[in-house]
Amino acid sequence: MMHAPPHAVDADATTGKSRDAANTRRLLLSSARRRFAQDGYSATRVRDIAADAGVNVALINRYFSSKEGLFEACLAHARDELGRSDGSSATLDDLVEALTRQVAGPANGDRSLQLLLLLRSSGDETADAIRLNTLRYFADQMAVAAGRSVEDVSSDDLRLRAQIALSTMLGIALLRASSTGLEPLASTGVDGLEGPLRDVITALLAPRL
Amino acid sequence: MMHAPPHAVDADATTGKSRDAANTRRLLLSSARRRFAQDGYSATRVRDIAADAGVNVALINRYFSSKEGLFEACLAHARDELGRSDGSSATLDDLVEALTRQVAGPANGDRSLQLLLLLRSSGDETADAIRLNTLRYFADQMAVAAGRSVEDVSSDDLRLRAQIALSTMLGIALLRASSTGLEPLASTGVDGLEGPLRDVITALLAPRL
Amino acid sequence: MMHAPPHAVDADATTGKSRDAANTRRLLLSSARRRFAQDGYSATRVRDIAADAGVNVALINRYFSSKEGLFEACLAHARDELGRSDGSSATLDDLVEALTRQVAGPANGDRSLQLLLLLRSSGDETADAIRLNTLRYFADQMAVAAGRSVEDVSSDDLRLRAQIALSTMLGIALLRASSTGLEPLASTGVDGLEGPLRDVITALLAPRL
Amino acid sequence: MMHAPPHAVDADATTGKSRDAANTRRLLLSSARRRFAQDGYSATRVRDIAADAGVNVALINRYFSSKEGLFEACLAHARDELGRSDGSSATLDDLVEALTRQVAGPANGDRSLQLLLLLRSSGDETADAIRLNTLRYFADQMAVAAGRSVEDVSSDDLRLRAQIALSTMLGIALLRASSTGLEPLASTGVDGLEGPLRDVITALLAPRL
DNA sequence: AATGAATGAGGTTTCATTCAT
DNA sequence: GATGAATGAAACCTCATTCAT
Repeated sequence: MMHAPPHAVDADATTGKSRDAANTRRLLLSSARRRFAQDGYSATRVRDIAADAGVNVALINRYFSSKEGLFEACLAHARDELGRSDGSSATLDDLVEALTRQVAGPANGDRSLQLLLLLRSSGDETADAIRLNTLRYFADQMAVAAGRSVEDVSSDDLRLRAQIALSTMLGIALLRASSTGLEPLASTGVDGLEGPLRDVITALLAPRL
Repeated sequence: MMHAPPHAVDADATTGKSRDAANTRRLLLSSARRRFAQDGYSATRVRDIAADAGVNVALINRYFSSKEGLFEACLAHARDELGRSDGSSATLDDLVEALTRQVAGPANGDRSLQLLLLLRSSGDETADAIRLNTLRYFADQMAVAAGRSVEDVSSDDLRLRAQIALSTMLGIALLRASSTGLEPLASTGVDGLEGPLRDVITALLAPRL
Repeated sequence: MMHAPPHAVDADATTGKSRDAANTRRLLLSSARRRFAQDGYSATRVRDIAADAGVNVALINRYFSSKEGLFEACLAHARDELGRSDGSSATLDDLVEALTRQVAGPANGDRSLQLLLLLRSSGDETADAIRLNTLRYFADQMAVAAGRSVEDVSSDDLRLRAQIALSTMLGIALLRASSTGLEPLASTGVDGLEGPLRDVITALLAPRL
Repeated sequence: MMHAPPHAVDADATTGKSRDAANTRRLLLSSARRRFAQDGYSATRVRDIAADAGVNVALINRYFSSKEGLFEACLAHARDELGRSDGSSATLDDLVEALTRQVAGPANGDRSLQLLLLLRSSGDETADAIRLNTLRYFADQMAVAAGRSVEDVSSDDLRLRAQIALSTMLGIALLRASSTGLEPLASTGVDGLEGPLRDVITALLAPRL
């Protein structure tokens, strides 16, 4: 890998998107996601986010306008990530496996944080709207992925059951979070969780005979 | 001169304006419980708690030393309330009914708040210890109330399953909270919730044949 | 000694001056003197004064109108005590002995506190006027007690020297105070102090040959 | 582009408005020293210190962590200044002249404040330790500067006498302070004070024949 | 007369944000 | 583009004082 060329500045000026700038944005988003997810919106200090990212605090306002803006960006990111992940699972077993990885999988460093983010509120309406939409969409997707037909999903009863399944996932993510650390739940891996989770998902979403 | 009539406390409690210290304490605890549960620790302002209770802000420090102290008192209260509620349920059906009321029951004004409180952290170690103990104890009690023997409970596998059941309860309480309001989950009553919840609890805690 | 008669309340009403009230006043003055002298005006909390005296805080306002009023009363008391003490000393040796007792004497519990009070300011003009008058008067009295004629005292040079002698006394009282505790000065008794003090007083106030 | 000229700091120091952190720190220290020395620790409001320095209040916490931290910094500064000043005086006359300037000298704006600071306590142990050490060290230095041998100084008797001499200095500084203003002491200049002070120092510290 | 509950002003500190460099 | 100094609003808390009992 080469060093950055001496003209880096000029190059950036031409492309319009500085590589450093984009990278800084990404670094900030990443630390913010973790902080917001683990500590909640108001307990998180922008200085800590910047320190985690190794950049100057003022850049948060430059790139995201405000703490609130950064939070919204995190939520939007989570929405996109979660929307992309599940489409493929066709059987109920696939779904269970995917969800289990979501809360306890390897490199869960970022996976379960996306879930936690959906539980954090800043009080701002725009942000809350994103949250609510994502939650609702994600629950519906779970029903679909469980093999239920699209018509089924539009029924309030199935919606309710899917949302309860989602509740289980979120509750688990929360109780596993560092500040809580409820044992044995907190340190159980994918293997230990998959069984009970299949029981729950099946009980809630499997088509009745 | 006669003593104050026995109903004096009740009378004061309704008017909300009194010089009864015990009553003031109770009013503060009540407003604090709601605020902390709904908004989280750091997003809650002591001024708002005092305003809700209709008393002066300084009384929070007088009776609870600090915002932290008030939070701890709320947590201790929740622990006591939750510890007292379940002992009686002997069958799995009884447990399901009790838990359903806990998250959606009539006069749930205070019931589900107790659950939410267990998810709020102030960062203080003492408070977090209370939280953790209560969560663990509450999960164990669920297993016992589900008809599992005490020996069973001491196994890590059953503990894990009980904690997952607890996760479901907590997740539901969170998604029903005002700031989230996920429909149809948010406005489904006891009748609608009892069925799905029975499925989950049974799947997790019922003795296998 | 007898118990208080059952009519104590009536008796108080007739005399107009309740024995308890006068006593309470005295208790408050005593604790206030110590606190104000040792910690200064603004670092002293009225609650601590009341606690030391074993009475309710509100009585400070009842008997002295305000914290400021209580402070003024302490100063007035100090002025009267200090004004009464010296008249008798006719020789320079008598003066030295009296002053030494003032800063380090037995039962100095209250003696040196009177001196310290003269160094504490509340920022209020009335109180500061009392302080200033007392300091000036006390310094003049030292010159008189040192055997200097009244005409001498009215000269600014002798006044200055007397005030410097007073400075020495006050400085010693301050450095001996509990919060400072400079050794060996803090724990030297009357015997150890008398010699050096005589040297200072003589050097400053003895008539020149 | 050239470096900032060497006088930049001085220029900023005079205008008082700059973005130079070191200068701001210095401005705060200077105003704090004056306020703490004249009014005492608890009567001093951080807002006033900041206003005197012409900077925002929050900078006190930025640069000194807390009001306490600022006070400690003032004390440390006083210790260093006082430790540096005396070494040169070899004769008793030199000492007297130095001390006189200390309490009444020209540009005494800052000199006598250092002395007063040593009498102010915040109740914090760290700060009190600095105070006590400085007082003790300063008294010992006076004895040395008076021409007494180092072995002499280690005797408790000489220590005591030096501390009494220090008491005189401190007492004078206090009585000259603005809030007291005892005349003629308060407005006597170097010329008027030098004589009496020489008498006191000589009487206390001159080697006996 | 005395108590303790209640109040409001004001103090220190934190924190997101803006401004120069 | 990036830095760190500076700002102002607002939060928690303390404390002297007043009010009912």
